[in-house]
Parts: sequence; C-alpha cells; structure tokens
Amino acid sequence: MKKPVSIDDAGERLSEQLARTGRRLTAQRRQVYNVLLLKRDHPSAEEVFMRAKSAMPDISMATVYNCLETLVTCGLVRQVNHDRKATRYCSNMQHHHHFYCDGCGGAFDIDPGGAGGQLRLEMPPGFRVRNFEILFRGYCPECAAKRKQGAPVTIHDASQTSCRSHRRPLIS
Amino acid sequence: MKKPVSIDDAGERLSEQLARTGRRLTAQRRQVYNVLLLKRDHPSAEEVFMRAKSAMPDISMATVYNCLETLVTCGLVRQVNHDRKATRYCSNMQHHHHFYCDGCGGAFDIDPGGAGGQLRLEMPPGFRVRNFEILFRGYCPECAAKRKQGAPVTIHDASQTSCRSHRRPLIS
DNA sequence: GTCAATATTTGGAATTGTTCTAAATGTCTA
DNA sequence: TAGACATTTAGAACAATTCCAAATATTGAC
Repeated sequence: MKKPVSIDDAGERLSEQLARTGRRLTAQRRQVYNVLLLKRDHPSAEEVFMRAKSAMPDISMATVYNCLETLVTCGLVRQVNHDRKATRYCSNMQHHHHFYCDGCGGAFDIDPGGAGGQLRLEMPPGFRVRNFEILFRGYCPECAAKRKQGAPVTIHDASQTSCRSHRRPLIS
Repeated sequence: MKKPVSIDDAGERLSEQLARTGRRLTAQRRQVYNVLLLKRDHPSAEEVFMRAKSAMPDISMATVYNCLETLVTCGLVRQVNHDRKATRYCSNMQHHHHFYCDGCGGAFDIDPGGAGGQLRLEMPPGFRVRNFEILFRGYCPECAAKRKQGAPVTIHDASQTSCRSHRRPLIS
C-alpha cells in the first residue's frame, strides 16, 4: 500500500500543485494544508480554522474556506460529507471508503482492500459495523446518452433537474 | 423482490404507523406521504412542498418539514443526503444503494442484489458508473467498548467529539 | 530594489436549507 | 361540548457556507 503524503514532502507537493495551476504559495495555504496533514481526523472547516489559528492568530475563517477550496481543486485534499453535517476535509487522496461512528460522530478511513475487480473489505479491529450503503456516481442513462452525442453538457448543475424529473424512478 | 408500498396500501400503512407511535392522522401528513409515493424521484423538502401545494394550496413549508420528520421517525420514509445538497426524501424503505448522476443531479435507487453474505450488484441498463464509495455506519472501537460496558451512551451527539479527537486516525 | 499587475486575504453581508417559537387551529376523549 | 393535547402555521433564528469589495501580499519586469 502506498504511503500518504508525509509532512516532509508536503511543502514541495503543495508548491508544485499550486504552481501547476497558476496559483501562489502563501503562508495561509501552507498552514491550512499542514493542519490537515498533521492530524488526519477529518476536521471540519471550523476545526481547521481553530487549529490554524493557534499557529497563525490572524488567519480568518474566510481564508480557511478559500484555502480549503484551493487545496481541493488542486487535488491535495478532498471533501467528505456525511448526513448534512459540516463538510470535513481529508488529506488522504488514495481511494478509500469511510466509517462513521454513531457514538462519537467520528469519521475513519477504510482501506479499499484487494485491487482488481474483486472487492474484499476488512474492517480494522474493534470496529462494529451496523450497516453500510454504497454510493455510486456517474451518468444516468439519459445523461450518458447526451454525452455520447457530443452535446455540450454542464456538469453537476443542481438547478438542472429535468433529467431527474421526467424519468421513471428505478424502483419496481 | 418485494414490492414497495402501493398507493392503495399507503393510507392504511400511514394511519397504522402513526397510531402505533401515538400520532394523529392529518390531511397534511397524508398529502406529504402521497407526494412521496406518487413520484419516487427523491424530491427535496422544497420540491415536496411545491407538489403538495398544488393539491393543498394552504400547506406551509414548516408543515412539510414537520410531516417529513414525522414520516421519517415513523419509519415510512427515509432521508437521503448527497454532498451538502438539500436532503431528499425516499419512500423506498427496502435496503438499497444510491446512484447519483453527475449530469442532472438525479438520485436513483440501486437494488442490493443477491441476499446473504455475498454482494453482487448490477447496475440497471444504461447507467455509467464512474466511481463508488462505501459508507459504513456503526461504532468505532472506543464507542463499541463503552457500550459493551453498559455505560449510558447518547447516540449521535455531534458535539461529543472526544472519541474522534484522541484516536489515532486509521490511515497508515 | 521598486513598480505595476495580479492574486490573495479579510471582515462583514448575504444566502441556503433547516429548526425553533409561540400563537392559532384542529382532533380526540370524556 | 369542553378540556386536553397534538398539529399547523408564519416568521424569527440558526449554522454552514458563499459572496463582496477593500486592503494587503506576491510576482515578474525593469
């Protein structure tokens, strides 16, 4: 299994990715990224703000949001959403699943296990799974067809709900 | 495969479940439940409101939220969340997974396929999966241990984050 | 190093989806 | 039909997030 980004590589990785997308390396971006690498417990923007603030007292919440967004679009960090709670941020960019604790609300990474077509997941010791749910992303038949025809398509525009509304729902 | 609740059974089912939990059957609750049974495309509260309003012009948004919550706690309807978008409501109470279309934003139910331990999912024709993610729910080692000891535990209190914060994250 | 051009940060206002509140209305039981 | 209690309602409050426009920082050219 590949190693995640170490704090040592982080600076290089960060400036590299920022440069690649024509962005500047700032102290705030470095700080926010560091927070995410230092303790990989999926903090919310609020939590990132508080941790960053302790090392950089003048950083603002708006900046934390900006930096997080930048890191996400640079592919250095990903967002993790669960129920409608605040978005959390994760510096583990390898493909993985998540375990959400009903007790403490914690989020834990679950390794996707054996590669290839076969999926063989193993929970780390001590975890008690009550249920699971698979979340697929892709294109529904209508949108897949539209894209094949080469029509210009806007991805993920929430206001564009035509497809959803006139299709027969897939439960029988 | 079992059939979902038909509109005909719905009234009975609704009053039955409401009575079981000491609640009253009201026109608004019936209306909201009907909206959800009539078109199973995972509408948001806003969409439910608009559809309900066309048959019952005086219904209010607050009532729609109240009714939806009641239906959820009665086990007649479930909430479906995706990214941080508005919660959607689903009257398919059988265990199933979800497919989210990146094109139109639609949500579709995916049958969990073969019963038993083995999981063999099949996408309905035309769907193009780009990626998937598994979401586990349960208890993390610390919370599982606490519960075994019979300590009184509050389930899912978001403010209680101790467990999350002092545990080493599970990525290596 | 200095300057201009441009990107970023910042505080506060605005927005969105949702919950709360308290008064009005409805339903049920006696 | 009254009294007890549940439900509905409009609007205020709320939390997480985004937007805005001014202040500040960074970069590249000289």
